[in-house]
Amino acid sequence: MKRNTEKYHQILEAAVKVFAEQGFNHSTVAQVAKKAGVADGTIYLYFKNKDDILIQFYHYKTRLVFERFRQAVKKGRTAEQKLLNLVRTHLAEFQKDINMAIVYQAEIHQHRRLAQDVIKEMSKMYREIITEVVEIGQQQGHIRRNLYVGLVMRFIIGAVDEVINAWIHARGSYDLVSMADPLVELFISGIGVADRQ
Amino acid sequence: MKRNTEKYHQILEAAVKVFAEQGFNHSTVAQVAKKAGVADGTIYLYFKNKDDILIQFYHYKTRLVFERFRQAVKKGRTAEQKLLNLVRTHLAEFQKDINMAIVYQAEIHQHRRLAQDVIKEMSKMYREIITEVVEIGQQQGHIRRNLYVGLVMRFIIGAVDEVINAWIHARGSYDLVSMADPLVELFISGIGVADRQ
Amino acid sequence: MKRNTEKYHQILEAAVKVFAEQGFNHSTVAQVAKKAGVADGTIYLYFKNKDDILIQFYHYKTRLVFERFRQAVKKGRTAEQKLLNLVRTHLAEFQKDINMAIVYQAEIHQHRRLAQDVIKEMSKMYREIITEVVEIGQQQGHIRRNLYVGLVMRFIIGAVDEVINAWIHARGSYDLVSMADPLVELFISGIGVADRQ
Amino acid sequence: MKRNTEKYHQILEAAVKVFAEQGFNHSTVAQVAKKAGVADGTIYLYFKNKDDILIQFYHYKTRLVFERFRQAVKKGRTAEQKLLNLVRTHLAEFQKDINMAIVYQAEIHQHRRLAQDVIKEMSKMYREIITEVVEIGQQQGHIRRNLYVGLVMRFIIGAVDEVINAWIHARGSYDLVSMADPLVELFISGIGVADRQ
DNA sequence: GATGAATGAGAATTCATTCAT
DNA sequence: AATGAATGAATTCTCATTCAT
Repeated sequence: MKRNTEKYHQILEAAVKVFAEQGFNHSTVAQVAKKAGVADGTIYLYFKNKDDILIQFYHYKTRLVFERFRQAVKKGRTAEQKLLNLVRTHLAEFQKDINMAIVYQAEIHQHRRLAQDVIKEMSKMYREIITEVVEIGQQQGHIRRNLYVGLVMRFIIGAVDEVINAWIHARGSYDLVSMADPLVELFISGIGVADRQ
Repeated sequence: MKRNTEKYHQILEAAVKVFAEQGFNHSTVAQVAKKAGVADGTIYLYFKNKDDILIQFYHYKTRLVFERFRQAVKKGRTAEQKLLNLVRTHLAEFQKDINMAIVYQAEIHQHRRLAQDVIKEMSKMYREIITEVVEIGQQQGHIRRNLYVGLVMRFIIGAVDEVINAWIHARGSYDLVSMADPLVELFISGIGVADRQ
Repeated sequence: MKRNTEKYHQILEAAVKVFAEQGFNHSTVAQVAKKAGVADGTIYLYFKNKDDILIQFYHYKTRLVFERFRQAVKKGRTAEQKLLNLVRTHLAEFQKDINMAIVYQAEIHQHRRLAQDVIKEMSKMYREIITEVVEIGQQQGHIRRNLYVGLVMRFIIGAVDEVINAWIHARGSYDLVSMADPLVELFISGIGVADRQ
Repeated sequence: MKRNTEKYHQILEAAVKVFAEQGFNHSTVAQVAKKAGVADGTIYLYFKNKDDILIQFYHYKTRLVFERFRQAVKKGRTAEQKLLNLVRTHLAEFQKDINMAIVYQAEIHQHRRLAQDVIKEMSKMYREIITEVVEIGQQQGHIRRNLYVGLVMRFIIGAVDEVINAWIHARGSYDLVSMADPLVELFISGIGVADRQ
């Protein structure tokens, strides 16, 4: 079960393409093998089973992406800048590779065990970042104090996910990253008028 | 292909339970039949095939739920009340039957064609409602004018969906509807301080 | 198991159409019932099972047709006229109803037990007729004496059947009966020159 | 979909036996697999589906047999000798393997598409050969000039087929090839007396 | 390590037949 | 007699996984 070899990544990339095209359930190991240019049996030298391909992909991608998220947040100074960097990076990472986006958003969610993991990990990381952003914002006087961070996190993840989903269903026909700024603006100001109270 | 008979609903209900427990892909028609107390073949008197069960469920539930959404919105006077009624009803409908919630949120999305439909229909209905709410709110002076309704819609749907997902993954262990008010408060005011600019 | 009622014949006719269109094996009892305008279950009041429909059709048709063959033969005076009448009638009967022809020629033959019967009955009747024709012809001095009637019978049945098959496969696009005279001419004179020896 | 491997022929042979015994429709893929000594799934490595087994068999056998027919005809000098060689070879080939004969004569004909093909190919080949035989015979002065080759072909194919069918239904209990000479004699001289005109 | 032929468990679906109404 | 909903046995076909080479 060698990982991080060339063939391992070759299979992973092929798998993402195949899964994105046909959906995980309708993809066969043979199709992945063919796309990767290896024999069917070879898959099993690198992955425990078909599910494991999705799981590996998820962990690999998550690690990669989350690290970038953290760095993006670090670069922001104010809470708003941090949040903006986070959302921009999130959208940019998914815009980079629509197949990856499809598999991440759609295919992984059908996978019971994996979906749990995704939500947990995504939540965990987002919670960390959002917690930090909110705290800093509160210290800097830009973020309200009476917030339930758990809900804020859902609120942000949910909106970002949905924006990505809409973009996927539009087959990536517009610039996803350009949604970041207006979206963050909504997160911060809401849809109400500022002096509404 | 008789619909709206007693047996039709009997099978539909059994299917939702089975799909919620095991996931659509890991459920067999035989299991649904058994749970419904009918013979395997009987399923095919009411549904074209296994997929059709999910499709029928989706259309049936969507029609039902959307009508309730519309009525809830109608009852609100101000934009905020309308929005609140929408979100409360949405969460309440899903809280009522966690199996339905699971199938609706998770299983349907793995179905390529159906997922498209869900997103389209959900978007269409939400767009109608949100457009109305936003317009009324703008007339009443409670909602900002510089908003892109398409994005607002994603923002709201996304957040609500994610809140439901989180509740599902917590196995319905808390009161979902109680999330409605703080969520709407976030939609309207955002996380920023009101006089931030 | 009432036979010779109106509904019995109604079902038989519907069955022949359905079997001719789709083949016996790919036809369903439900299709026959629908075409006959009766309920599925009704079929079983008149026929033991699906096979029995084919069997009944065969016996019914055979009785009918063979009687006509015999009469046609009776009307001929010389052996040649008798043979001509037989072949003309045979081709005419099948030309009358191509669906019947299809079922008789193609569908019945796939039915092991029935095929046996068909061949036996057809042989028996043809043998009777051909024997008669040959004997009369020999008495009249028009038919050779050194003939093996069994083979002559095969020779004639085979050729007639094949001519019908060709016509069926051409979708009845030409006049089948016009084949009778040249065919009988071949039976009598063969393809060789008369004084060849 | 490897063809011409050992296993391919192994399955084909098993299939012919099973189909001959039980008929194509009443045979199951599992039975064929068992008889061939392979797993059910293995069938599908060599054949697209159950139908394809029959189709492959037909094409394989037809190619083989037709080649032999052509060679047999080539060896004859006079038209009569050519015809005799053709019929002898035809009967001999089918006598060699009664299972093959059964499947070829009976099972293939129930298969709509295949039946069409069989008749077309058989006709085409027979037409070629018979056309040649008739032309040569006419040049040599042994075959009449006023013949419609299409009908002569049907006449011969039909008779030969029927002779084979009768033999099959008699379970191969007599020598089929011995029918060739009297049959050809009938083709050439007919049943009439030579000086009848 | 790599292959890919072979496996066989598993599932969807069909449809002849029954039988309560 | 007629109906047609319900049955469930039967069968095809798929495909993840294994293992001899």
